[in-house]
Amino acid sequence: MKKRPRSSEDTRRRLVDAAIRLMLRQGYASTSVDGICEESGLTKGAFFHHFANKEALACAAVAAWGAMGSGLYAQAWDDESRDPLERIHLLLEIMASFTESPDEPCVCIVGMLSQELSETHPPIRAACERELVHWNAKVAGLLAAAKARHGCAADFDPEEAAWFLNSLWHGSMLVGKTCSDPERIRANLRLARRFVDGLFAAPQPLPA
Amino acid sequence: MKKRPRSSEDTRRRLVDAAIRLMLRQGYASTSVDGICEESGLTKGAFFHHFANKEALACAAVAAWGAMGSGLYAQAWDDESRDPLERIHLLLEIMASFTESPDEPCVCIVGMLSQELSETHPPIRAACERELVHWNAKVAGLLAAAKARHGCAADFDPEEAAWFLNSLWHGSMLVGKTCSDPERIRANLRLARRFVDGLFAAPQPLPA
Amino acid sequence: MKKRPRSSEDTRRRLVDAAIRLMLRQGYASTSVDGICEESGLTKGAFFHHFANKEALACAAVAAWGAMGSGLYAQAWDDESRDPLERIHLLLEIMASFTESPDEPCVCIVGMLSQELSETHPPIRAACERELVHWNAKVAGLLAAAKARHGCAADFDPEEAAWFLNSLWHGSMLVGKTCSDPERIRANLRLARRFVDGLFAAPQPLPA
Amino acid sequence: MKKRPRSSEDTRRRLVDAAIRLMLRQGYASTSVDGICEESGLTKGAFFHHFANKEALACAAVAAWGAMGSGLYAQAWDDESRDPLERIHLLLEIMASFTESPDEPCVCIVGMLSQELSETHPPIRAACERELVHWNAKVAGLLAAAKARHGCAADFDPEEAAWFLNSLWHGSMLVGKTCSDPERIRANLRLARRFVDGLFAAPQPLPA
DNA sequence: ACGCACGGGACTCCCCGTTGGT
DNA sequence: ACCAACGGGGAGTCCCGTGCGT
Repeated sequence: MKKRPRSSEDTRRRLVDAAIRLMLRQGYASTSVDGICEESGLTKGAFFHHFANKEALACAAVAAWGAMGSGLYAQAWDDESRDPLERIHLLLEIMASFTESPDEPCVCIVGMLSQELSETHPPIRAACERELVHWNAKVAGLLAAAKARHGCAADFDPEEAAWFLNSLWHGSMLVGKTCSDPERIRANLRLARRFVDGLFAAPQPLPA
Repeated sequence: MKKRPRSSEDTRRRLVDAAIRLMLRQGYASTSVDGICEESGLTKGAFFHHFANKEALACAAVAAWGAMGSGLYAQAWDDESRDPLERIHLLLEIMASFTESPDEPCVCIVGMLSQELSETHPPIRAACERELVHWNAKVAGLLAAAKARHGCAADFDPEEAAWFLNSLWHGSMLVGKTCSDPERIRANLRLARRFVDGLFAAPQPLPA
Repeated sequence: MKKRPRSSEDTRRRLVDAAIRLMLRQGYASTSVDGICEESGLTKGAFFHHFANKEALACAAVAAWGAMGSGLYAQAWDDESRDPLERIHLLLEIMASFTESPDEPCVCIVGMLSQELSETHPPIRAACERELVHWNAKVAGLLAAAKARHGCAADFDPEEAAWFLNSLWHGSMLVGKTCSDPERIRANLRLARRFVDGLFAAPQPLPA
Repeated sequence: MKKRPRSSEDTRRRLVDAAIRLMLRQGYASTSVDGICEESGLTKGAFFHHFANKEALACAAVAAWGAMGSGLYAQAWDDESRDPLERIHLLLEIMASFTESPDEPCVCIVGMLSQELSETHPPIRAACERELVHWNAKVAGLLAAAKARHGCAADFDPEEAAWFLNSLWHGSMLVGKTCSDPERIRANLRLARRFVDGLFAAPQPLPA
């Protein structure tokens, strides 16, 4: 905190943030290192000091994105005092809230990068898989807890159901983006709620 | 049309096929025109004779992909003599069959390109949207027919339900690829069948 | 005149005209054969039927330009019934009239192509030289006749003086184009008249 | 600034010099960036580090050419201790001296580039115009001073007369190049001297 | 920790000219 | 006389990564 307050950590984060911003729009291949440096106000010297190459930055971006998501989902994921089914509902609402930003579409770096790079950049694919698996474990936990609490209509595997929601979520963002219509995401999430409620013995009524 | 004219149409198709093959693996930006020419055994002269630019080829590739899909789905979509709900089941089975190819993963050009390019290449985004909309209309038609025939458990909009399945399908391919596990796609499709059956008055039992 | 009125000669001319139009704007190297074909509504097949290559077309364009110029200058050059000095004045007025076209600048294919290609395309340079020499001989003839008729203030070589005017003319078009100001060409032509008049014993007064 | 930095400024200059050399011969469009890099012994990496594109380099080349010219004309332009008419004579002699180089023709980048690019590359046209205007202002200054000192035979506008000489100069180089005859330039300059002298009250006699 | 100059290698696009056929 | 399909070869641009220097 002397005279160089732009600590190493801060620089790293600025590069990651710039990369996320650009890659969400343009994808990985079309996002140049030069562009990231410009967007972040730094130079390539700084870039290659902090990251071995562009691929390493992308991995860091995926991890940072996951950490940020965990923060946003924390209420639903970690508040063990509430009914797990309610927490699933809350989760779906949080997801729906991501579609409300008027200026920029609802997109996810994990979907972007894994779609583009799964077969060519194994480290990035692995980073994306980690995030998917983490999200899935959290949701599977909620589903298992809800199953324990409420019983189920017909038996189901919480993990499989979580993958179902996970896939639906990423597919919804893809469709929402392709059709330039975030409402389609929200409609999907309403049907997802119906799907979830249908899993359990005493389904909740649909929201008005 | 004797021997010399490699018939233009044929050349076009070879370029499109090569592009699909490469872009499914590497995405759009990382697929070079040189690569497409090499893969198709043609030259850049031929390429730029048939397509104004790479973007135009991608649009053509998306359209060709849709046409091919329509062929594969034809049994489920167009055989009006059968029960619409059965045809939906058949549709899901056809989709599941795409995951069986041992060597190459189950992926879709529409998902690849729209994910990567929706915000930067409007013509490609539009081409992808057209395919999504077409698929959706077909499935929505089936759902509406099934609803008319079987009645529904709780009311639902066939179009919305179709978008739900559409999104799930593309998300499933994304997740299947990211986790290198096609089984995840099949599991999702089984749950999709359960979701569909739950929409109607007299749900079919789950397959063994 | 049967059913194919687009005779060979006509096609040639359309190609030459298109080439002139485009090269006046873009120069030689930036004018593509494809562009010429598009501009003329023909195809490359026609092009290479009539011309061995782009260079040959440029030579033809230079010659066509010269022929057109001779037509425009005819009054001043060939009407032997009038005073040669008057005919020089008329020549300068004809030249000035080229600057009046409101939409397109006053430019000359000979200047364009010889400037760009003199050192790299000998046949084109030679074609341009022919046109310059022809123009010069005509003007030198007028100057010699005027000298014979009016006597001269101080002796001068009509050929040299013609080259002076020739150079001034091409330089004026260059400057007029560079400064986007055709008035500069007209001002130069007024001074040229003054220069010419000063050569002879009884100088004409400047025009009002 | 010790040993490694080939000092950026030096590299820039080498690129500019190479560009001038090549463009004087081949024009702009036919001069490739690869060619410039080869001629200068640098790589395209260096090129695009220093210049945004070829156009920017051409602008820099025009400016550098102007600066070089100012140096060569300095004696005539800036030595205020001598008679302005003498300085004009000196100017014409300096210009004539440019034709003496045995190996390469007397050409000017400003004329080359503005001729070829005026209508398609506005920034280059503007750069050329700047140089023309600068040259003209200098010469107009000399003419005005001479007018003040010597009086004039018939009134004239120094600026217009300067444009006359300017145009004649560029046209002379064009003609000299087209006819492969530098003597024609020198002859024009002799007549230009006669023209200039004729403007003033007490004309100098022609040089032997 | 970071900045600048640079190397070398693509990438997209396009261009000139030919060939086989109408 | 004319045309469509194509070959082969760069054009300009830009990008990732390195190395020197502070």
